[in-house]
Amino acid sequence: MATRKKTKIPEADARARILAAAAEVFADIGFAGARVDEIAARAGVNKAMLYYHVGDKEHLYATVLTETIDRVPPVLRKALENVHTPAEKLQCVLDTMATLPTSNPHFVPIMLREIASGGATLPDEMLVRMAAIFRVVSDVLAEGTTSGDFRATDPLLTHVTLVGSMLFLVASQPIRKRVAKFAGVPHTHTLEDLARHTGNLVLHGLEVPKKRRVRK
Amino acid sequence: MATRKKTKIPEADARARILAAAAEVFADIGFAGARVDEIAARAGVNKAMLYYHVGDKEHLYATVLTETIDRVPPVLRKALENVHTPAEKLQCVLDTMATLPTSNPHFVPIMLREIASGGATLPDEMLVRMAAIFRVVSDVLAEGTTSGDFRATDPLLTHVTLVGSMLFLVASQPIRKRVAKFAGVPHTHTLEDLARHTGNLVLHGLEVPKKRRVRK
DNA sequence: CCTAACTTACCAACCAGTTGGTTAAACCAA
DNA sequence: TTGGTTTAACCAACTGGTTGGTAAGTTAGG
Repeated sequence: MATRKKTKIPEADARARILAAAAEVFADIGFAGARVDEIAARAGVNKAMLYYHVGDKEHLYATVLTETIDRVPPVLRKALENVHTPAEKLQCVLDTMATLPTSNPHFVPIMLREIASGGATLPDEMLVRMAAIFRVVSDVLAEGTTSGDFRATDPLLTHVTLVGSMLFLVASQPIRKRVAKFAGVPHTHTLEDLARHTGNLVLHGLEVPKKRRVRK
Repeated sequence: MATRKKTKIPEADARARILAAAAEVFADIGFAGARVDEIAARAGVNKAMLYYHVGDKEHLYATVLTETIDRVPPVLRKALENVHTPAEKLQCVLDTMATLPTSNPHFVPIMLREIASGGATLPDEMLVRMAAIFRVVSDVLAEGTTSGDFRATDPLLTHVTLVGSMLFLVASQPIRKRVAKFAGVPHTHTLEDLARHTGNLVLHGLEVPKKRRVRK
C-alpha cells in the first residue's frame, strides 16, 4: 500500500501484474500466438496502459525473459553454498533446477519454445545470462574432473544434456501422463523424482559395474 | 511426373508439396505463428487449393504431425535388427534418433513446441504413436535389465530423458554456438557427436568407478 | 457434360499499436 | 492556505494492415 513519490495511487504496481500475465500467456501459446489484449485483460489493465508501462509486444517479451532468467544464477549459487563434493553439487544443481518451475512455472515452456525456434529472436542479453548459468554448472563439472570424481566429458554438451533433460522432463509431465495411459504403464512422479532420476542416471550411468554383474 | 488416375495433370502431387511446406513453416514459427498464405506460397500452390487438398489449418497441422511421427518406429526397428547387446542397442537408438533430424529436420522443433504447450492440442492419434516409440526403447531397457547389463530404472523416465536429451541437444545447436561464444569455449559438434555423448553419459555415467579413482 | 483440379477475388474477424483525451496527486508561487 | 500548473496514470475508441477461410467461377480430362 506504500505510495511512491507522487502520482495517483499506481494501482498496486501494474507493471508487475502485466509481466506476470505476459509470462502466463507467452508460456501457454508462445510469442506469436499471444494476444496483447489477452495479456492486458489478465493483468486487469487497459491495453494502452500496457504500452505505457512496458512498451510493445517484443519489448514485453524480452523483459519477461530477462527478468525471469536473472533469478536463476543467484538461486543456483546460493543452493551450492553448503554442498561440498562434486557429486553432491551436481545433484544439488538438478534438485534446484527442479524447484525452479515451482516458483516460476512459466519459464520452462518459454525456454523450450525459444530452443525450438533456434533462438532466432533471443537477444544477446539472454545469451550472456545463459552463459552465466553454464559457467556455474561447468565449474562443478571441472571440479569433479580435477578431483578425480568425474570422468572428463565435454562440459558444454554435458551441461546442455542436464538442462535439456530437466526442462524436457518437467515440461513433458502432462503428455507423459497421457502417454503412460496409452502404453499401459503407471505414472506418478514428483519434481523431486525427476531430479533424482536424472542425477542417478547421469552420475552412475545405466550399466551395471562389471564386478557386480550377474549374467543369467 | 507420373500422371495419376484422371484429372488435368495434378501438378506433381500438390498435397505432398503442401505438407512439406507446412512442416517447414510450422517448425520455423509454430502453429500460431504460421501463416496459411506463407505455406501455400512455399508449396507453390494457391491458398484455395491448400484448403481443397488438406482442409483447414488445424487439420493440416495434425496431418503433418502424424505423417511425420509414423516414420519413426519402422526406422528404429529396422536399425535395431542387426544389433544384439543391450548397450549396443541403446547406442543404436540414440544414433538413429540423431539421424532423424537429417532426413526430417522439421520434426524436432515441432515436437519441442508440442511439449512446451503441454500437448494441449495433441490428438490421441499422436499419443498412440509416441507410446509405440516408447515401447521400442523400453523393450531395450527391459532386456538390458533382465540380462543384468543395466541397472533397473524407471523405463518411462529413462526413455523421456533419452529422447529429451537428443531433441534438446539437436534443437539447441544454433543457440549453443552463440552461447559458446559468450562463455568463451570452442564449439564444433556433429549430430553423431551428440548421440555418442549422450550414449556415453547415460551408459557409463559421470562417476569414475571406485577402483580406478585417483585422488590427487 | 460431368467432375477433379485449379484460380481469382473477396470478406469478416482479428489484432498490434495509437490517438486524444480525463483524472487526480504533487508541486509551487503568492 | 490557496489556487493554479504540471505530470504520471489511466482509459475508450479508433485505425489500418493482416489473416483464416470461402464463394463463384474456369479449365481440361474422361
